[in-house]
Amino acid sequence: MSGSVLLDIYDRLLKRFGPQHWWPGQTTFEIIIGAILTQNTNWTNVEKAIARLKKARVLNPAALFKTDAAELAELIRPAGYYNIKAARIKHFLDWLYKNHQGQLDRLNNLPADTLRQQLLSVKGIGPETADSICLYAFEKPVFVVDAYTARILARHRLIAPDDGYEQIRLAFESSLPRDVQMYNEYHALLVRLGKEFCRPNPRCSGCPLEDLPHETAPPPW
DNA sequence: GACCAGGCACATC
DNA sequence: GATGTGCATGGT
Repeated sequence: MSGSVLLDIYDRLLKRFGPQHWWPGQTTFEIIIGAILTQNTNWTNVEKAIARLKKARVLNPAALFKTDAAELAELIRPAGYYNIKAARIKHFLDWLYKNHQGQLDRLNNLPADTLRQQLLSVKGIGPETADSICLYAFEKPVFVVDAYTARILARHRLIAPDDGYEQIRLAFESSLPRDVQMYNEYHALLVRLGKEFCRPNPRCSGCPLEDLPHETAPPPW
């Protein structure tokens, strides 16, 4: 794919929606936990769960490491899938303490590729969650692909319908400058666009990409 | 009441 | 290797 079309789309989205100020979290650890909690989940539900963790004063590695899974599950209940997500957070913390003495700083010192591979080895952290942590928690130049990204690009025939996560990620990383701030903003803008116009049942009227070639057919994309 | 949400692991074919 | 399913709350 030529990079110019991806740059054109980025310019349109930024002009239309403005900066999105992602990630909506204050600390590295909060961003990591948010990345796990938001798996297939509306962000407003994640906010409720984060607020409960803060109120319980456990939104830090040492405190959560000591919190048992059942108690953690109850705290994050509003985010949905709470039993699974509690286990995933526990897997991450077990890994962090076993391999990095519980120090997030040590992760920050790893090269992006190494950090990504290590995160992917944690059960419950898949490609999107790993990349979100790399980009938004540790400011590594890794492009985050999510369901909206794939749907938007497929609808505009910029990727094949059966392209996988890695293919889509590399499409962005190979044709855009390796720029953390741009990757940050671009992904956030694609989510914004997706929420407003590119749900499974699209509402193309008024979409900033409406004049580009696109499918209007319903699912799968 | 139906649809949808900033995925992932696992079973089955 | 592709495809299907469970996980769950809460907003529109």
